[in-house]
Amino acid sequence: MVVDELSDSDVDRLFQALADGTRRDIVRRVTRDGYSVSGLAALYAMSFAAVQKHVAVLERASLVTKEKRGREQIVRGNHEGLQKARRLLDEYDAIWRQRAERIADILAEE
Amino acid sequence: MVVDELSDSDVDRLFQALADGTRRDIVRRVTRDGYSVSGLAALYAMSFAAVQKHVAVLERASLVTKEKRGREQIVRGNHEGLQKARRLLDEYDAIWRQRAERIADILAEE
DNA sequence: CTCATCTACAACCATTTGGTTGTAGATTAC
DNA sequence: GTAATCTACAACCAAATGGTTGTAGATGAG
Repeated sequence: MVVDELSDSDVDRLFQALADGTRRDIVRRVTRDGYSVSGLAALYAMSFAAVQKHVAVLERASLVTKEKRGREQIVRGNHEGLQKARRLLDEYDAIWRQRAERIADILAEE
Repeated sequence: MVVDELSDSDVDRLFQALADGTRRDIVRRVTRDGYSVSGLAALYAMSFAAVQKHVAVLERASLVTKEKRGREQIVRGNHEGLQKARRLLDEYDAIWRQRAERIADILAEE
């Protein structure tokens, strides 16, 4: 059961989204507690629109979800997105371990 | 013993480097086997200089190392860089688990 | 109803990014 | 020594990125 198909550009979006300090900070905050977009905007020395864009980038990367709450939009961390990123890095680690094994085998056979 | 101090821009570089399919492919390949820069360049439908730039991005992100071998430069995967990326994502996961715990506590106390 | 607040989005701008071609310096092959 | 190969790097270009201001539509408060 493959529920985990990430296209190449999905992965691009994921890591791209994580490649900015403000966005990483937003992820940390909204994982602990939900924030409205303007609640977030109040935290950073940049315009509301800039923060809004950052949230949009995180949302497209599935690192965050938005939920309408009256006239506000509550931003929350999305664990799925994070898990996907972690599993991707685990794959690279697996390649590394395969390599280490292969080397160990070569050393063992002589 | 903190050996793991990553500046904010180090983290930017790490995730930025991973946010490109060609670069991720290079990481996979050079983790299995060392490749010269021109050996890598032969694999992709782009110029040598373009691949060279990708390798440079990966090197600055500590995801890859280069070792001079005659007139060639052998590119190899750097496990440290990968581990740092993985640990970073683990931190976000830890925040998530703290939140889950907190919620469980709140539910338990009533 | 009216006003303030929250959000979305367009238009614009400077910088970065991912690609190109071209030039030049080392090293190896003949 | 000369020619071929490998690498580095500069200059250039189009597109994406991270920021801005401004406008407009919903929703809540008085």
